[in-house]
Amino acid sequence: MASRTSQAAILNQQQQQLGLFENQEGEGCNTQMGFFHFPPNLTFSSLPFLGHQSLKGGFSTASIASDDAPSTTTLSETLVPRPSLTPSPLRHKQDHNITTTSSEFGGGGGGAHAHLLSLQRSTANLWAWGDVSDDRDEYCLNSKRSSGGDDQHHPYLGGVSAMKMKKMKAIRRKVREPRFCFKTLSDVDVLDDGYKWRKYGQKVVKNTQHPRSYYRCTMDNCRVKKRVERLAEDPRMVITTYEGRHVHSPSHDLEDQDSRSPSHLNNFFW
DNA sequence: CGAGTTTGACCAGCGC
DNA sequence: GCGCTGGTCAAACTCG
Repeated sequence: MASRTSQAAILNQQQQQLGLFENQEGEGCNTQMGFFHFPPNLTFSSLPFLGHQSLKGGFSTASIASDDAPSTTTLSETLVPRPSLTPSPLRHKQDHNITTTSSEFGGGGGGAHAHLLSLQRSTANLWAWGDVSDDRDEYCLNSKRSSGGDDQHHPYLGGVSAMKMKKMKAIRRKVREPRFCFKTLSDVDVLDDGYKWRKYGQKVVKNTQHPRSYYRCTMDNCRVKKRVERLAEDPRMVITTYEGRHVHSPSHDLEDQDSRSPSHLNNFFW
């Protein structure tokens, strides 16, 4: 039986490997900009936000993405280092218009087949974007330099112009929790991810026939939120967006974690 | 009766 | 400035 401490240490190590949830204050680019460096031997189940809890709900396909990823990021763009990025030809009409690309995650043991999401940067993400460090601001705002005239879009942000970036920079910085979203093929809207959630709102968003639900972690002092909605183009797909980082371990993991698989991957929390 | 859900109101950001 | 939209609040309601 692995101790809680060692599990946390393993998790931290893996999060570092993955570049996940680092630099919540925007010190560094990886998280906010969605540049995750997946180790070559990464299996899909080792993603911190997709522990076994979330995989037991009977859905067959899971997908991941950073909600803070560049608006038109493709899989290859997400996985390669910054200097290699090129403007994506993809276009998004509005928030949460999603494109998918396919790739194989993981080499050994039959890596999971994943669909990486690419989400248009939302208003909330603009806030997060405003949280970036000076270096990143410099990099973002200097895109015009390398890409040409004023009308050129930032290579990361797709449709966001340099002028808009300046405006965004002028906006008072507001701390925003790191966000991740992933897509699952599921009949049920709310996936069992091991945490206890309380619904605090529901909203019908524009151009969608399915309402978006808002949940908050019920644990005291834990401010993690998640949004659940169905993909307009394919209602079978559930889009789950997590915002924030849990300050505790999964609720019902505490009850039966020792009776399950000894794998350290079974006890992720974030 | 407490915990969780529903739902209309409210607010802030953004585009025009 | 105004309208639209997404996100949140909170009172009412439901359920176990």
